[in-house]
Amino acid sequence: MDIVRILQSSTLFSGTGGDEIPHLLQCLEGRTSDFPRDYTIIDEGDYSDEIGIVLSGSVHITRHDFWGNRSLVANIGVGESFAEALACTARPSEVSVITAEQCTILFLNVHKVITSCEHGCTYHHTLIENMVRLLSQRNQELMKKITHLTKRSTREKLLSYLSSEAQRQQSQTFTIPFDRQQLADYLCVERSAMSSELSKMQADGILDYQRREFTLHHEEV
Amino acid sequence: MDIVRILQSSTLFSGTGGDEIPHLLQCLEGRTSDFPRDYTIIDEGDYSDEIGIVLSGSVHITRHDFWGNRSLVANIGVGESFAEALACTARPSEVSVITAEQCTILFLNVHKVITSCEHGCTYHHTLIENMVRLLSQRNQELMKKITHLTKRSTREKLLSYLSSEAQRQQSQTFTIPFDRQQLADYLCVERSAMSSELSKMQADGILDYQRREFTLHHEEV
DNA sequence: GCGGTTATGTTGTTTTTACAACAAAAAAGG
DNA sequence: CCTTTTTTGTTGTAAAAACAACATAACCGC
Repeated sequence: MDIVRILQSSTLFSGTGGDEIPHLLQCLEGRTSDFPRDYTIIDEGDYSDEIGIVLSGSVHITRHDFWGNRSLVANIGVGESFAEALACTARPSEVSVITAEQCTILFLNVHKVITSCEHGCTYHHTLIENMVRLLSQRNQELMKKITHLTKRSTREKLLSYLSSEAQRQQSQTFTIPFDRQQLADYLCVERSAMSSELSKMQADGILDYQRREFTLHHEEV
Repeated sequence: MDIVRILQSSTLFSGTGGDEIPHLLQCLEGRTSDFPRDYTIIDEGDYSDEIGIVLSGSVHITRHDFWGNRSLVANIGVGESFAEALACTARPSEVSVITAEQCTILFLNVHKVITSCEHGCTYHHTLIENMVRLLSQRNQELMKKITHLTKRSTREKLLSYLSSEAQRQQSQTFTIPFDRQQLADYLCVERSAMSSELSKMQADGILDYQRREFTLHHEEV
């Protein structure tokens, strides 16, 4: 695992020199941990002042309500980060962070990112600007998620999500990071109704799929 | 209108001295504009590198899809800001910003906020930290909005929204910033179904309401 | 106050979704 | 390879939401 390469492709460290990264990690009190599958890294109500960056594996951001209704807010893959907003606000977490598979996570002290450091790291100001961009991007992603949720029917939600995923992966054929139950939790619909809607959509020639691999045809609305 | 007092209570300027604000405004290329009701300040697809702060009135953040389905993402009141993420990402806007009533808006150049300035403004670093906090807060608000949307039934969505509003306004009795159609657009449900659900909830003794004024009773789930 | 306009509430019908139960297919683990 | 477990798909029924149409109430300009 090439940590430096992963970090250079991350939003937070973009524009920093590869040489500088080990020094920055030290300055930001970086530490890595390994977690097994289905491990709760952050629970609802927890406090944290560390941001997490996924070095291997992937994690899910989830919520649970009184009646055990689970909802999946987001999927975070390699090179992506989580808990930025949590670490910056000193408020209890609204969500849980749970590993979707075996993971290696890098934790960084957010306060060290935000405040200028006394060691005069060259790239410190770059980090702060990146932090602003990172939060802005996360913001727009949440907005996009809201776009899917505001769709009134299961079919529209599926099309909204799948077409945004096709766009993100720059291909009509793409793989989603969710199984059916997780996809239903993500779109806030009922799994079996969604399954049946998917097969109708396939019958209508809108798309093809096989497990996690989907192909959108051009007729989509 | 006491601009300095409004700004001091805003997240972006918190911790800055009142004396310094006029100087900062100049440094950030601040400009104010007045808008009539129902005026589109930012349209979907627009670019902007200015953040807006509401000095009087209020604005709505909205989206429209192909079939004219309107959805209301948020309401922004006096002292609150909008377009932070838009201004920070150089990407086209996912949403529109439309005045809900007659408004005065202060616009600030985001790049001047983020990059250190050559005039050596004392509070410049405070501003950058505030910007990070502001984006984090906006983030958590979007998360809260998602919480409402993930509720499966109209009744649950109403309770989720109304109880969060009661908490925010620190009172069992409170006024919402939406009329019925806007509330339906905000919660992504159908207006008349929502109206009828509200009257059922009133019959069940869960709440009382009269137009925009609601009272939640303690039995709420 | 009066007519026009908009906002809100009500009701019945159609459509969609949630739920439950189960069948089939795939994956996991010896 | 075979068994067990998990995932996915299917179907019928009950519940809920969307829709449409209308009644009533509040608001606005004159």
